[in-house]
Amino acid sequence: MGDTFARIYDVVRQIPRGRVATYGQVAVLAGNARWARVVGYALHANPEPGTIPCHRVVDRSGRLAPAFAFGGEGAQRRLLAEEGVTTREDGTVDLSVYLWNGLKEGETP
DNA sequence: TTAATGACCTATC
DNA sequence: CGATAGGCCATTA
Repeated sequence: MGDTFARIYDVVRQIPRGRVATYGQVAVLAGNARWARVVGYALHANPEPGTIPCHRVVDRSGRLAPAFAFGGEGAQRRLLAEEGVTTREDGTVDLSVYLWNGLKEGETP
C-alpha cells in the first residue's frame, strides 16, 4: 500500500489519551483535507489493535463509529470512558470539550 | 482500465 | 432535527 495509510496511522497514533479527533481533522493533519473518507476506510481496512487508537476517532458531530466496526455496540463507548471521555445517551461525545487540539500530550501553544 | 465502494464532509430543503 | 444531494479520494474487484 502507499504511504497514505501510514500517514493516517501516524496521525491517529498521536491522538493523546482522553482526547478525540474527527476524520476530517485527521485528514488535514495527515496532509490532505479531502481524505476524511479515506481515513475511515483506512481505519476499517487495517485497524491494528494496540497500535492504532481508532476508538479516539469520531465523525464531525461527535458521533461514534457504527457498532459493527468494533464488534460490539458499546465497545468504543467503553474504551473512551476508560480514558475519561464521557459519551452522551445518543452515543456522541462533546467535541467542545474532548476535541484534540492537534498537539501532543503535555505540549502547549 | 473502468466502475463501484465507504468508520466522511458540506450545503440545502 | 432529519433527509437529500453532490463532491472527494484511495482501495478493490
